Amino acid sequence: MKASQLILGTQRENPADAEITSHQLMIRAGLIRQVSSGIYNWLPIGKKVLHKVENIIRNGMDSSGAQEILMPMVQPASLWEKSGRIDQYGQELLIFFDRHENKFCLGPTHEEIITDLCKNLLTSYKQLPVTLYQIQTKFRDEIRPRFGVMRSREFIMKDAYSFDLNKTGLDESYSLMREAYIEIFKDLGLDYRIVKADSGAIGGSDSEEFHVLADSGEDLLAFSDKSDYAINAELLTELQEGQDPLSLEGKPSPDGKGVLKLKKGIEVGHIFKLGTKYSEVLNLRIQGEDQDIYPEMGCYGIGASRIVAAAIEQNHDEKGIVWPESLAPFKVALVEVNSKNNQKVKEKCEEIYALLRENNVDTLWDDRDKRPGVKFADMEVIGIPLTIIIGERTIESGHIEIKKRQDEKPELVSHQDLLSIILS
RNA sequence: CGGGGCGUGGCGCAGUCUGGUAGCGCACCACACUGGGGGUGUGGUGGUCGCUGGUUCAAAUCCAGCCGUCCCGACCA
Repeated sequence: MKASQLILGTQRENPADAEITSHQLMIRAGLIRQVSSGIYNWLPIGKKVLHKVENIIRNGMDSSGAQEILMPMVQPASLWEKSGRIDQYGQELLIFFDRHENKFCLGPTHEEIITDLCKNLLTSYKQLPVTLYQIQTKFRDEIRPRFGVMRSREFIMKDAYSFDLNKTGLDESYSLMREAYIEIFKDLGLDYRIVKADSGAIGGSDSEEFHVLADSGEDLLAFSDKSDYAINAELLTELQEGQDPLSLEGKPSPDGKGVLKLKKGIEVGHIFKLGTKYSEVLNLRIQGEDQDIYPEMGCYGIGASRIVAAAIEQNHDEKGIVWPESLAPFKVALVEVNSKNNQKVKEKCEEIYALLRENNVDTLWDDRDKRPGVKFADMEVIGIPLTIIIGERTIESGHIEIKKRQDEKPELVSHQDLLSIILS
C-alpha cells in the first residue's frame, strides 16, 4: 500500500477528551474516530488491526473444532422475556419497536438466540458435543462508556456456546475452550493471566477471566507468589466479606501457599459453565439414548475490539504504539527520503517494494511528498515494527537502512540480506 | 442518576468576566525555496461560535431552558 493513497488520519495532538493512552493513541494513529459516546468508526489502519485480532481468534476457534455462525444483532424481546433476563439486564438492553409495534432489542449477548436456534437445529444427542461461535457486533447501553473502545457501548466480540450431554461433557468442552484461549492469547503475543471470576449476570457456575496485564487496567487481580492460585481481587473480597481489594496485598493466599501479590488487568476474555440454565428456561430439549435431556451449556467470550486497546496499553512508548508483530497493521514501513533530488531513491524504493510484495510482506510505502521527520513520526505513532529507510545516503553507501520500532538507531544491511532479515 | 468540567473551522486553543459582528497554532490548497526527525516564506480554502428562546440599537460574550461530550462515583465484558 502506498501512503499517498491511504486514508491515514494521523493527528499530531492528543484529542482533548481522550484520557488514557490507548484511547489517545488510537485516535492519533488514525485507528478510530468517535461517532457518539461509546460508538466509533474504525478507519483503515484500525480495521486492519481489528481484522488481525479477529482472524487469530477465528483460527484458534476453528482448530478447536468450534464452528462459525452469524447471529443477528437485532433480537426479539420475547426471547428475553422467556429467559427472564429482560428485567435483569435492565437499561443496558437497548429496546425498540419495529413498524408493526413488535418489541426488539440490540443483542448484548446471544444465549437466548443460540438456545432458540438449537431447538430446531439440534435434534439428537449424536450431534453433541458441539460448539458454535460468532464474531459480531454487540450493543450494551453502558451507564458510562469510557476510555474509547475499552468500554464502549458498541463493540466487537467473539462469543462461543457449547452444548453437551452431561456435566462431564461440559467439563471437557470447557477445558477444550480454555486450551483454545491459551493458544489464541499466545498468538496475539500479549502478556496475560487467567483468574477465577464471578459469573455475574450471564449466570452459571465455574468461570474464569483472561486478563491482559497493564497498569491502566480497571480490574485488580490477586496471585499467590508460591502457587498457581489466581483470582479477580473483587471476587475474593466478596468471598471474604467486603474488605478493600487493595488490602489483599501481602495477605496469605487462600490456598494456603504463599502470600498474595496484586496486579492490574484488562478483562478481554471470559469463560463460563452455564449448566442447564438456558436450556431449561427456553426449553431446549434434545433426544437422548433413552430420554430427552437438557444440554449442559457453556459460553465463552473474547472482546475483539477491546483487545486492540488492551494491546496498546501494554505496548507503547512516548512516540506511539509498538505493535506486537501479530497485530501490526503493516509489517514494514518503506520510507523514501528526499526522492525529488535523486531519481535513484524512487527507483530503489520501487525495487524494494516489488520485492516485498512478491514475498507477501505487507508493506506501507511512504511515498508522500513530506519532510522525513513527518514520515518517521507517522510510522512511529502507527507502530509499524520495521522501517526501511531509503535516501541519497543509502544509495551512495550501497546499503539499506532498517530500523526496528523499539530501536533508537537503524542498522545498515546489504540488499541481499534484506529479505531474510525481514522474513526472520 | 448524583458531583464536576467542557462545547468557537478537521485537531489543539484564545476571545466570554467588562456586549460592538471572530482570531491564533497545527492540518489542508497553490507557488517558491528547502530536503535524513514534525522546515521557511508568500498567497489562499474552510466557522449558522452546540441548539432554542429571551434581554439589547447590537450577543461567541448577559439571562433561561434544552442537548451533546468528558472525568469521578454507583454499575458493568
